[in-house]
Amino acid sequence: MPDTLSRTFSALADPTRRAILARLKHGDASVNQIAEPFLARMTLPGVTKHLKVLEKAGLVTKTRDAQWRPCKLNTEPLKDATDWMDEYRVYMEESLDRLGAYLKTVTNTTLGTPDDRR
Amino acid sequence: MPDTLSRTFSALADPTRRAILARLKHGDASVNQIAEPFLARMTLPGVTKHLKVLEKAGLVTKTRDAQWRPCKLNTEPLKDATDWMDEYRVYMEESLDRLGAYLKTVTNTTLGTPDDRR
DNA sequence: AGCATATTATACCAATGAGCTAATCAACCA
DNA sequence: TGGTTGATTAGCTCATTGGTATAATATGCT
Repeated sequence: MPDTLSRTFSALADPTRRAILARLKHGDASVNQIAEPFLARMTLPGVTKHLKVLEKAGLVTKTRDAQWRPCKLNTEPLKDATDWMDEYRVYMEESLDRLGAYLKTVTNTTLGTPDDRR
Repeated sequence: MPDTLSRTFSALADPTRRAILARLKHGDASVNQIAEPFLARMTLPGVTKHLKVLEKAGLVTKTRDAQWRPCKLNTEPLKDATDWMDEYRVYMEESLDRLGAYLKTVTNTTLGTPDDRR
């Protein structure tokens, strides 16, 4: 039973699932419609499983329409993920590389001096 | 052998590994120093394994200093991850929820009419 | 009722991942 | 040289994951 953030990242850690999400950006789709591009590579139950992972992560919600289960993209969980990543944005900006280096000299790195480690 | 993005997300899909990255934001640290907060919960080899996952994902780089292996945060792989997420940012903004709904009515959702599904 | 379509469930298998203990390697120090 | 510290490797267990094939369920149509 992992935490929400882990479940989100875990759901995103698969190209098939990311492709499904990309597909859903362009509009809701039934399971068969979602599966169609993948059926050369995998079976329908395989896609259903991926969808279930996405559902459990809250990234996809299924509704009902007769025998169809239209799937909808839900970006709510992505917010937490981007929030987490935003904490690292400052370290990613190339223009801030020098600032990062500067900060490292100013704030003692906790590795400290060799003497600190004895 | 998954793609880079999958490996990145996969590496982030674990609270211990995310905590390690958070720790490294504040400066480089040796393996023991990184492991210290987790030793109540897991053993040193366990932490070493997590570090290896992060290393393989390119999120951490290890150097050598005598018998110590100072670890350094490397945010390079996070760029691709945030780039991927940015594609969904527009769907996350609450102020744009109505725009999203509007777009869905304008651009034919590929679910189409019942007739399309036969 | 009976058939067709859409989706899910079940049961299985192989591969992976996370954890452990014990052993090993590497570097320093006395 | 031998001991100590830091870190990794090896080998094991157990649970999870991703995939399959087949069977079951649900809905609509005639």
